[in-house]
Amino acid sequence: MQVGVRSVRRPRLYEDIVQQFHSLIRQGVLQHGTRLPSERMLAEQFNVSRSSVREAIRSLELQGLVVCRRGSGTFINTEAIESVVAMLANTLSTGSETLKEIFEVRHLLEPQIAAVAATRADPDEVQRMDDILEEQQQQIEQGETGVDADTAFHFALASATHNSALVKVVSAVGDILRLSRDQSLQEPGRAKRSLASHRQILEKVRVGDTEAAKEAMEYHLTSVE
Amino acid sequence: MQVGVRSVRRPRLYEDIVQQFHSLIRQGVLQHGTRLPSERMLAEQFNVSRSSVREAIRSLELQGLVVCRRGSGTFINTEAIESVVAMLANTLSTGSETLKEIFEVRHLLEPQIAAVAATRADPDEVQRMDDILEEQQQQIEQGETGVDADTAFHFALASATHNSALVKVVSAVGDILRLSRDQSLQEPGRAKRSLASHRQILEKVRVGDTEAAKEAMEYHLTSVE
DNA sequence: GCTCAAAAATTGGTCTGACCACTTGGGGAT
DNA sequence: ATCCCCAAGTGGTCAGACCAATTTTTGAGC
Repeated sequence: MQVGVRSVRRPRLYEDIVQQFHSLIRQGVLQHGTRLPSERMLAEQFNVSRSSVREAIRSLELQGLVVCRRGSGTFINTEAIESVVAMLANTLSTGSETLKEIFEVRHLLEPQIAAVAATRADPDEVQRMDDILEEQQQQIEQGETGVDADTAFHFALASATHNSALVKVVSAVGDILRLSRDQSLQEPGRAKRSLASHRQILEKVRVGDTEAAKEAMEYHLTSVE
Repeated sequence: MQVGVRSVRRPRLYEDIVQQFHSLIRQGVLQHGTRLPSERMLAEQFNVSRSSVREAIRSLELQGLVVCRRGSGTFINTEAIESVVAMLANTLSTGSETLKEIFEVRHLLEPQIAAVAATRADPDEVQRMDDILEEQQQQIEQGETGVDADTAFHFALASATHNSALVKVVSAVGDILRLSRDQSLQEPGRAKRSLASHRQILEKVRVGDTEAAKEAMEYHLTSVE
C-alpha cells in the first residue's frame, strides 16, 4: 500500500506526447488505419527530438494503439484487442499464476457472461456463433482439435454481452489458456463433448434463458477442466 | 480475428533485450530492488547502442518490471502489482468503455470472489479485513469518505481467494472505479451504508457461508451503484 | 499510350556523441 | 565530528548521420 510520496514525480517529455495521442484517439480525430506523420515531422511539430517521439511511439505500440511498419509508416490501430490481450497475458504469465488459478478466473466469469449474453445477444450474434460451431464441427470431422473455433466461440459469447471491458478480460484469460486448451481437446472424445456443450449453451442463449445458460457454461467448463 | 501473416514479423533489437531481462527476472537472477548497470554499460555489454537499450528499458518500465530514477539508476521491481494495474487501467480507460461497463465486470466477478473467499480465507486474513473495517469506521467518524479503506477491503477480499490472477484483475477494475467510488461515498449516508454491508460480507466470510457471502456482495454492489 | 523495371525519395531502425538535470558520495573547511 | 560543496555518475534529451525496407517516381522499351 506504500505511503507513496508521489508529489513531484518525474515529468518526461514522451509521456506528455503519449497523453496527447490518447486524447486524439479518444476524440476520434485519429481513427483506425490513419497514418501518422513521420517521426521527423512529429519531432518538429511537438518541438522535441526524434528520440522523444520514438519513445512515445514505442509506448503507444506497447499499448497496441499503433503499429509500426519500417519504410511505410506508423498507423493508428484501435482494433487493439489483440495487443492489449498479448500485453495482459504477458504480464500475467510473468507472475507466478498457475494455469489452475487462471482457469478459476474463467470459471468465475464465464457462466456470468453466458447469462448476460442470454439477455442481450441479438440475432446476428447468435447467427455468428452458429457459424462458429458449424466450423468447429467440420474441423473435428477432419480430425483437428477445433481449438480455434473453440476460442472464437467464447470470444463471440463475450462480445454478445455488448461490454467491451468484459471482452478484453475474457480475451486475456482465454489467450493464456489457449495452449492447455489445445492439449485438452486432443484427448479422444473431448473435442466432440466440447462442441456438444457449446451447442447447449448457444441454445439457452438463443431463447434468452439466463439461468440455464449460466448452468450450461458451468457444466461445460467443469467437463473440459 | 485477422488471418494474420505473422510469419517473418519484425526483428527489433530492443525486443530481444527485453526477452533476456524477462528470463533473468523469471529465473530469479534479478531480484526485487536490484540495480541494473547503467544504460551506457548495458549498451556495451549487449553490443548495441544506448538508444536500443533505452527502448528496452522503456518497455520493461511500461510493464512495471523496472523503475527508473534520474541521477540514481534503474531498479528491478517485481512487486509490480501497482504498475501492472496502472497499465491495465490505462489501456482499459483509453478504450470506449463506460464506467457502467466496468462496473458490470465488477458486478459479475466480486460476488463470486466473496464466495470463494468464504471457503478459503484463513483467520489472519479475516483479522486483516476486520482491521480495515475498523479503520474505515474511524475515517467515516472523522468526516472522510473512507474510500481508501473501502478499496483496501475489496483488495483484501480478493487476496483471500489465494488466487493472484484474480487479485490482479480485481485491482485493475477497482483502480478505474476509484474516482467514481469517491464521489459515490460523498453522498450523505452512503459511506455508513457501505461500511455496514462490508461488515455483513465479512461475517458471512468468517463463518464460511459461500452463498450468503455472494448474496451480501451482490446487495452491497447494488446499493452503492 | 502502356508496362514494368530501375532509381529516387520516404520512412522506421540503429548508431554516435554530446549536453542537461538530478542524485550521490566523498573530501575539505569549519 | 559536523557540515557544505562539488565532482562523478546516472537517466533524459538533443542533433545529425547511416542503414534497411517500402513507396513513389521516373523513364526506357514496346
